[in-house]
Amino acid sequence: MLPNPDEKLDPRIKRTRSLILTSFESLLAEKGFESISVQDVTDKAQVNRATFYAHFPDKYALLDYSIQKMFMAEIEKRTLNVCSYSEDNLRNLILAVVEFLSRVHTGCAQPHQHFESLIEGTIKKQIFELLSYWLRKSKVPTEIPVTVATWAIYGLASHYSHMKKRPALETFVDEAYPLVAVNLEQFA
Amino acid sequence: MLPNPDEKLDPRIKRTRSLILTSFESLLAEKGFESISVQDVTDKAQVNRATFYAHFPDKYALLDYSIQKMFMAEIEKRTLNVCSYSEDNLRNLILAVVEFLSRVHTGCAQPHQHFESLIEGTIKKQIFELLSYWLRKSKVPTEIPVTVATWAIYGLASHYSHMKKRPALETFVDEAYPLVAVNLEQFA
DNA sequence: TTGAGAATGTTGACTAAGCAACAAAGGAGC
DNA sequence: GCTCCTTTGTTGCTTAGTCAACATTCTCAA
Repeated sequence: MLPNPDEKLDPRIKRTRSLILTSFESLLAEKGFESISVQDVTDKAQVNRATFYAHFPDKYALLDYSIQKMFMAEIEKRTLNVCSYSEDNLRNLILAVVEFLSRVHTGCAQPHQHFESLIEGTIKKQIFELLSYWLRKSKVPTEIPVTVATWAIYGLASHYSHMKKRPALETFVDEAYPLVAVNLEQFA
Repeated sequence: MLPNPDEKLDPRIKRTRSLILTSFESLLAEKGFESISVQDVTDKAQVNRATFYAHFPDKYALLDYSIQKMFMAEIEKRTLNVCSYSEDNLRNLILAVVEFLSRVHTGCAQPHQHFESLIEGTIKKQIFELLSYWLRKSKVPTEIPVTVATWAIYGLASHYSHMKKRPALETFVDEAYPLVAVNLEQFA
């Protein structure tokens, strides 16, 4: 997809960001996002508090960045970032989103509604960009169908991860993805 | 013993030193000391080569520093750094030196004679300081007996770790430590 | 309601780390 | 001998990180 943004940055920048990120993610596993202070993060990262603010405007920006990185890792693991639209890729994308959301819910000590709405936008933006990239060869604008598909995919994943009695993941996805595919296939 | 020197140093300094140290120790486990270049160390540590020279004159100084840290860890693990002379502590010290030397021999991909002579001085200096500390209450100078004991202890450890068919460690030490104790006990 | 303590951002002066370029010394091969 | 290449230290300039101090907002209990 897009070229990796971690090319030839100053090593100190890469190191500091990764220290902050690691610290944040481990804190997220042990307590709720709201109860994490910038001080907590920098203490554990062994980085000065002022340095944090040189990299992120506030802890919400850090959350964004963190979600972005984690989601992108999920996508890259399945090599969905270097391909084009196909039914199979779409199916895998939905699987990826579901698994990612589930992991966030179990891994982070806070499945609260507010938290989820914080990450929702970030994830949808990534899905939107990925789908646009998949349809980059299209002769006509894809904004509308990609928007529809993006929301549908996120909605499916969110729905699944909140279900009391979940069906098998494969079953669920097999049933759902054709409904999304029908809106996209004509642009591939 | 002496107050830890890692009190309130600039965090960047602590971080850099620890990165260099970790990198060096892992390289030492995979290849011989002589074949490790400063470049190798800084590459793995993700630190600039010039930064290395701001901390250490050369790789021999790094080896010293590394041996010092590792040996001190062995001593602190047994709390031998916060006590005074006793037969039992002496026995434990000998055990510590033997185990340390053995670990260096197995852990470092280079049991060469030259390498051992590089670390010998560093270790003996630590033993000397520790024994002096143990006898700090003595009314008379302890330099001579401590010197004798230091060399004897290191010699025993070196001998043991080079033996073809080693006796049980406990047996060996039980037999050996009285010979050292006899020179020290009168100063305790 | 108020007041004490904690968390947030921000600033400016200082210090460490990065970088590129250099001279010099060593090694391996021809 | 000679070259080519690697490693070693060193240097001056740039950039990132640290620190202490400050004003501001938040929170929560007295």
